[in-house]
Amino acid sequence: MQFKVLLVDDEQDILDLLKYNLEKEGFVVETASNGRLAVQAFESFQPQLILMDVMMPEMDGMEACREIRDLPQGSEVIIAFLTARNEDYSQMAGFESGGDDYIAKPIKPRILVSKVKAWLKRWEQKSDHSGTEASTGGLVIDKEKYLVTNNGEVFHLPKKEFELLALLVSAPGRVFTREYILNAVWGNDVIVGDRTIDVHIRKLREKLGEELFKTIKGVGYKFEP
Amino acid sequence: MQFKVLLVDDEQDILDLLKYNLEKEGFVVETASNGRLAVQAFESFQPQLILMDVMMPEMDGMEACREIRDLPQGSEVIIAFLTARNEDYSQMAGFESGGDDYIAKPIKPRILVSKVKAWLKRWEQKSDHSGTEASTGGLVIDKEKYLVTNNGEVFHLPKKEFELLALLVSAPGRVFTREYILNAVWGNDVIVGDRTIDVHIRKLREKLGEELFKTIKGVGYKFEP
DNA sequence: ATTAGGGTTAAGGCAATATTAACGAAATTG
DNA sequence: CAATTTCGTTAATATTGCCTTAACCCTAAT
Repeated sequence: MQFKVLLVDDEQDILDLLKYNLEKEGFVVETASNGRLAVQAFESFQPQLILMDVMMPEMDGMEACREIRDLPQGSEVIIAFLTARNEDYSQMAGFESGGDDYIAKPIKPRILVSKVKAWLKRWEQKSDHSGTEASTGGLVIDKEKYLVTNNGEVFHLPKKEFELLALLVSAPGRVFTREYILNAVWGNDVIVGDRTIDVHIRKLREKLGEELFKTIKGVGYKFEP
Repeated sequence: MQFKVLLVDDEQDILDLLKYNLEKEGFVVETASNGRLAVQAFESFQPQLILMDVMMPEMDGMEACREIRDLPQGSEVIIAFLTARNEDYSQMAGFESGGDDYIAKPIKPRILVSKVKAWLKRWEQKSDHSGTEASTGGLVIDKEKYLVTNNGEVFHLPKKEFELLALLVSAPGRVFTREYILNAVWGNDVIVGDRTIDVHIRKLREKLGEELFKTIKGVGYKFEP
């Protein structure tokens, strides 16, 4: 399978560097320098993965992300944001704009390549997708309506619980470290205690099933249907 | 955590200057004067960070970088190149050989120290996101899911056991000394008794098969499918 | 027989996680 | 805009399960 990656950033240097490294690995790469061009490029290029800077002229990454998600085929693509080290990820963390993941700048090519491979592998696995819904096992997550359906039973989860669930379910089986979870759901700058995660996990287990969320001691949590 | 830095340059003056400034900050520093010695020093010293000149006699920095990356543990270390300001080594050439970053000569000690601190901070964070899958024989190690599959049978191993296994499997057939294992799995500063390793080996043998882990008396252990 | 090096087992300590309740802040309601 | 409910977090306490060690065993070499 020939994988296509769309890079979006307003700095030409970064585009060149990333493009070079990804093409060396055999990926087909196209680039765009702002959000508006990214949407156009997405339509014609139809990539499996989009790597996009958050802050850009014309149209920022999150707005572009939303627009792409609204297009036909737009729910299939994996969208990952490039964020500055200390940038606040909490806005995106809700995946409100539809992003799947993020990678922190400065970007090291080796890390990038391995992450890209992981994302594309994930893309291969999620073959069934309809609209804004993501489903795994008997579990359906509707990001638009903030609703979760588990074997027919409908739940309305509070924001944090929902975001935590969405994160874990986005890659079933994958272990998310506590640090990663804090970054993704709460944001880099927010300081909350470790026990906070536990409590939210507790509530998810109560509502959706004790056995779905596995603890890996000293590491983190994972979702497993 | 005691951080170790390996300096590599053919000019003794530079080595002295950098060493002095880094040791003043509490880092453990070793030096090497060419690429070949750098590879050796890496194996015995196991630093978290390597600062390396690009141009050197015997073996240049980029070649040394590639060799180190091929060693077990070689993907964990952060490698930064020292480059002359006007040198034509594009950053990419360095990145291509597996370098993470670079710093331009002439080097100002204060800048250096702050950069080194930033790199080591990054090193602390990256260890949990590295690598995804490695497999040998009927054995598959999935670092992302913290799962080990042996001929179809799936195991969940505790952290230390998992790390020990991952280390041994990273170079099948290679003998790892007890000292090396302690450094790699427990860290350089943690003091644990020798029997601790035995016990963990015991558990691995119990779970995955007695014959997979071979004892080399007076030396250490190796994994062999 | 002695020693060195490793193997084995189980128990205790301890750090990581689970759980519950309670409080303040937001949001919702009357 | 008070009254009420819901949410997010923390504090306090309980519990879990991993790590380590101590104590003892085994084997091979001297």
